[in-house]
Amino acid sequence: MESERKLQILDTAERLFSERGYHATSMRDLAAAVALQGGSLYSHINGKEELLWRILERAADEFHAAIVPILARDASPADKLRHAVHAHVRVIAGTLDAATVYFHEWRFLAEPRRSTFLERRNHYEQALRGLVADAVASGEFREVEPKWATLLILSAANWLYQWYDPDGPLSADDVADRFIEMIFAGLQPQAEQVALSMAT
Amino acid sequence: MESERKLQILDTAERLFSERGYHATSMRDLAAAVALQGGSLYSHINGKEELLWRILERAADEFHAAIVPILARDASPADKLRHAVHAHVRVIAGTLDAATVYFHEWRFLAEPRRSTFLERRNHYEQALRGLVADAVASGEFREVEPKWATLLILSAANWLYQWYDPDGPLSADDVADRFIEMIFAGLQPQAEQVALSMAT
DNA sequence: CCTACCGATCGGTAGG
DNA sequence: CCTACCGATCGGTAGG
Repeated sequence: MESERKLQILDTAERLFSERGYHATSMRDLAAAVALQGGSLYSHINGKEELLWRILERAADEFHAAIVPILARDASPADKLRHAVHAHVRVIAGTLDAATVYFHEWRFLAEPRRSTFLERRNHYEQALRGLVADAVASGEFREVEPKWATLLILSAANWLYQWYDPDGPLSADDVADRFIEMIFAGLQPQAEQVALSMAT
Repeated sequence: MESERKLQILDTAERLFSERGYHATSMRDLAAAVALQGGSLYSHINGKEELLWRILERAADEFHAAIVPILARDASPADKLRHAVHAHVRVIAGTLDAATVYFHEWRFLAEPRRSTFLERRNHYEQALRGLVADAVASGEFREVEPKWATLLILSAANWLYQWYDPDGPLSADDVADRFIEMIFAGLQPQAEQVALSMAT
């Protein structure tokens, strides 16, 4: 059971950690932002690092939940990958504060949480790499190294948190479309590139 | 005139800011790492934020110095871009601590330094975008939007600081080769893709 | 949920 | 470059 107050504190901490960074945000900054006295926070939470941990868990849950149904679909590997990358970008753009903390502030977790976080993130990336490897095996992609192709895709997608403006002209899907079009074009088998070019 | 001691302090701060973050590094951590007492730092430097500023200036200088001679070369836009991206990746991989601070910690600059930093970084990115636009204009690239193609390239390259291991099997140039090959393949005009495919 | 407090530590300075 | 110190602030707790 998560009380409303607890969620408000978590959401506010997420925003402050994203804007100012974990260490640059004091518990009194946070308390003031939810109209409490400093000490009163501790009747709702156990400590600062627990806040960070819960924010990171929540973000990891979002990424995971976004791609699981796609992995289970009955579709070609490249199609699944396309949808998974779309979903990944949508999570980043849709939860910018959480994504910023996710990519920026996890370093400040103490062990063993830090290791747990990294294992989970690694597991997620392996799922995407599996799709890339399958797309190569099925002939949808040319013979690229799945490791580097996956890293290219994730690098481009993850950098979003540094520049994406939800109030800008492009939706998250628009951005994802552009990136995926350019990256996937570079991964097509040569024959398919010709076929695509002739078809349009 | 930069004294040896000053440089040692700057280098050490760069490493600590990279490893722990700006706010999580105390001036006494830094002093201990250069075998001084806390207060003694201030006979060499003026304050903590000035350290951050000088580290960021140094990093910006490296990026700038790496591409200026390439921009001035007599070569095609796509060739210049290829070399510029290589140089960019080499700077990141060769100065990982500085790059981490450059991409991570600049947010903690106070104004007006923060704005100065962002203007300078923007100016650098415009230079690369110019090369992409020229490559489209010359027909070396297909009709992509220079803004998004440049962002794709920089996103992939900049993410390096998150994962690159200098002790790993791949040199910075190896990594750059792989990324550039995949990205550039997606930017070729269709006719050229066929030609490339036939030539090999 | 507040008041009042804890010891520790922060960046920085004075004086030598 | 050190010692000794400054006021401010840190995360967290006790008692109500």
